[in-house]
Amino acid sequence: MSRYDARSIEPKWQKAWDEAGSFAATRDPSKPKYYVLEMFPYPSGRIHIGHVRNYTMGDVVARYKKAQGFSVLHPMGWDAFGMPAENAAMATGGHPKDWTYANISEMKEQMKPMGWSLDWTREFATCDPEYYGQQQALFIDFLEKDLVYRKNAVVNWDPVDMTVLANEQVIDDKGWRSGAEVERRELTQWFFKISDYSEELLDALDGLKDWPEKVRLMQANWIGKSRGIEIDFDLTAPTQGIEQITCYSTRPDTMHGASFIAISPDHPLSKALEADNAQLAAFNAECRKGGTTEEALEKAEKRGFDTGLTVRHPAEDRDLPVWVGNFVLMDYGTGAVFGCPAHDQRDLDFARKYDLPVRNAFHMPGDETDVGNEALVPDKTETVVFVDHFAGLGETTSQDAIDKTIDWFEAKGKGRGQVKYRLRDWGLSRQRYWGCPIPVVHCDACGVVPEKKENLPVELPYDVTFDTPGNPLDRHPTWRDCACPSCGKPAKRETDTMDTFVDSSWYFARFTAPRATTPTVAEDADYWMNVDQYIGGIEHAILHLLYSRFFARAMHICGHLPEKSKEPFNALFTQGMVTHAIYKIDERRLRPVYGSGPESDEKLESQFARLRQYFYPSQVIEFNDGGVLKAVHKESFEATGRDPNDSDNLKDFWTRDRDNPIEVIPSAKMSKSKNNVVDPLAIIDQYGADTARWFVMSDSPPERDVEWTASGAEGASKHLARVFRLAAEIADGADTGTDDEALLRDMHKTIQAVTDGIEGFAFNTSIAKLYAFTNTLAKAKASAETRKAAMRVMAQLMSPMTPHLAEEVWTMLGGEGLIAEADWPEVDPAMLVEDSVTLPIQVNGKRRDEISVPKDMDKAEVEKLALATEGVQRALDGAAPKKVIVVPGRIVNVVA
RNA sequence: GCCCGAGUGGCGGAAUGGUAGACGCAGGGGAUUCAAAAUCCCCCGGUAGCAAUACCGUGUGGGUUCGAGUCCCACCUCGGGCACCA
Repeated sequence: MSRYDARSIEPKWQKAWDEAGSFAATRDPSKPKYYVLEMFPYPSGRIHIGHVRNYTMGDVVARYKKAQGFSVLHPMGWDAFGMPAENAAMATGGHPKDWTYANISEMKEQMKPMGWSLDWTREFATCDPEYYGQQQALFIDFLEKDLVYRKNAVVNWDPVDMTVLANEQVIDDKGWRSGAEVERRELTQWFFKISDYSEELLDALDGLKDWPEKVRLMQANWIGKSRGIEIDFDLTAPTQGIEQITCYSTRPDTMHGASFIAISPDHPLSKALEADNAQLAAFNAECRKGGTTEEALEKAEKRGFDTGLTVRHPAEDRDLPVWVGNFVLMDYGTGAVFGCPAHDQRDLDFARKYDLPVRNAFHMPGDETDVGNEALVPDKTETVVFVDHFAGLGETTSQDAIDKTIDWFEAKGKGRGQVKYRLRDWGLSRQRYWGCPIPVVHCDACGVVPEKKENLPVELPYDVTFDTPGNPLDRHPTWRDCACPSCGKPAKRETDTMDTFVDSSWYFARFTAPRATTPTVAEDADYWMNVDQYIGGIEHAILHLLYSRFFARAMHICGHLPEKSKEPFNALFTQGMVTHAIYKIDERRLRPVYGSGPESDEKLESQFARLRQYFYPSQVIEFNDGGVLKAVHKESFEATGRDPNDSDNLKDFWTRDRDNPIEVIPSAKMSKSKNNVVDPLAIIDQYGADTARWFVMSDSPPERDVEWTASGAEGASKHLARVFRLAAEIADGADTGTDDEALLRDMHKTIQAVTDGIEGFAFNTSIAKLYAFTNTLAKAKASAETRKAAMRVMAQLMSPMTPHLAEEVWTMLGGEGLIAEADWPEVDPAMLVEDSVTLPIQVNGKRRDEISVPKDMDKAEVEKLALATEGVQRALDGAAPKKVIVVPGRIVNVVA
């Protein structure tokens, strides 16, 4: 009998599928279509276990839907623009384009052996000029439809490297290479008008029934609709021509508790006052330091500056001081808020710090204690008692009070009810080389002019260098200088490129007609769109998906997508992440390095340290030091010739060697930049693709994060070998008994369970059922024919997960044609019906016994049998039951 | 700091409000073998007990219910996102 040999089986069947063209998507009007898409990868050059998990899930769905008779589209491409290519160029002197395409071909080589049912004929990379040229065409269409505009926005500015930094390049408010404190600087940038669609994007979430609830919730919170009010506060002494400060508030019901006004450092009034107030100017400059992330802003210490100005309370007879506060954002609301310390913890901390008054606007019923150092912030639906409310409110909820207060202000003409959204317009300008050039030209005479479509793509020049920080396009005169498309006079190209989120916001549409000379083709988009099942990481729950939803609408407006595609993803599944420990140099140990040597050496050393602070798992030896995981650099340790199995040697080395104390951070998101990416190729080499596929699908529920461990692959491999042996034995075996019905019943239950598992994205439970069925089949006392039929069904049920082995087994058992082309087995519902059922008997909710009864036995009869059981008698100990609950077919509970 | 999610044996995990721990991994015992690998069989949450069985047990503390891993409230820990990582 031959043994299971994945190495010979897998290439054979991959070739067979290729030759049969099994996975080429074709528009077939006679069949329903199914478009399954996994988020395309960034071409890092190595596939990691997260890819294997993601693409295997998609493949299971694709193969299953094909078996169900759908015409399936299952494409693959590359999200190929982005910073890592430029970083690599800077580090090694290569070119981002060469680096990227080399990575793509390497990664594709690694993906092919997985046997995923991908239509490779549709492959593209977002850095292909054919792709980004069409993206530029979209941009021009958007410009025409007024969906794009320019305005100023802040960026992270590194004052030493004289360059814009990405948020991830800002570490503790400092530039990652220079170590200089980052400043916020304004630049003119391009924006998509996504905020015009806030209401629509929010409303449409309700229609996305097959999206995870949590993703819809996250998006709704991100869009952040709020009803509030703009209230005008008159300055008691107008200054610099400014008479009023307009505050936006979602809590006007707390106006009685207002004790100060806080304006943003960038508020027009604050800026105006800077001229005559050096201290304020210095304060504002200080506020403008640090990163631009919301997190950095929120976590920064709350600081204020008293302008000395006051405003009139619009509803009460008193004045409020005007402060500049670093926590007030200019781009949300009006850049000014009123502070109500009693009912907002941040305002309270601020008030205590600067000794401002704290006044309760309301109390909880029956408790008139004034606020101390903890703000009183009950749920808006809770009833509270208002204090001296100017609109005469007494005991009511904040929810109700907000509405009534807004009405009051509107009636008095002192405020305007407003609906606002947190969602901001999407800034797409990036001051970087490796991205899609924004196809516009700046002309002294004509202003900003879109490039002509016939001149697209505006292609990236190849002759650039990365030896100086900043955007090489900016320093490239022959590329930058051009003729104005409108008047023909000398002009300059836009040197900013697009955010890579733009690339990934329409690739799903491009897959329907990847070679077209327009962004999409109507017939193809009509047939293939929408994506029926989209699968990807939860980390994309907000931005990528929201941007794509906006883009689909914008493309519809420009005639590139049908109406039905305004929501492009019918169903979404977010897989959990595969996590793995990170190995990084213990930063505490690095500090002394900065302090030694001359200035230039110090900087060099710190840059060097920042660049190589993460190690790959294969580069380290991990050990346990009194419960703390640590690691040392493998190569350096091995050079000492000491025994790595003796942990004392490792501890000693860890402590002594300056370069090698490595911290282990368990269970972190796998990330290219952190080098904690697990290499699945080893498993494939050793056991084959089917084992890797089976293992990642059986390991844990797909939506949950999973910590990668190597153990388990062995078990998966053993099981597949067992299935192979069983198939071989059944193929030439004889009858083992006559109980065909029992086997067939179990077979149908298995079909049902496996199908349910796939439909419900609970692949691990499908696999558990297949394990169980393997046991059943191995032990079944049935006729040879029935065992063969059952084995063929098992091959079919396994085929989405382990397609190569399934084909092999299918062939052994005389299955017709390719299993990849076979129909999914059907369940006979009659075979699922059981005539008798085992009922657990509980006393006070604790299981005491069980009975086996006919399925439809009536309640009274069941009750009698249950009470008579030994376990119940013992538990009751002669007492009479108070009540008996019989749930037919489920359980009996006796209340004693 | 704000928003979202997750916590069940040694491990991955299963469980329409109805027998907690299916299925797998690891471990233990046995069979087979000259021996090993491979394979097959049995055991496997904790405590007590020869056993039958009893008690405890799904991050912590409360609550709803005949019955809670599941629903509600509060908290703890971990993970994701926070608009220039992709």
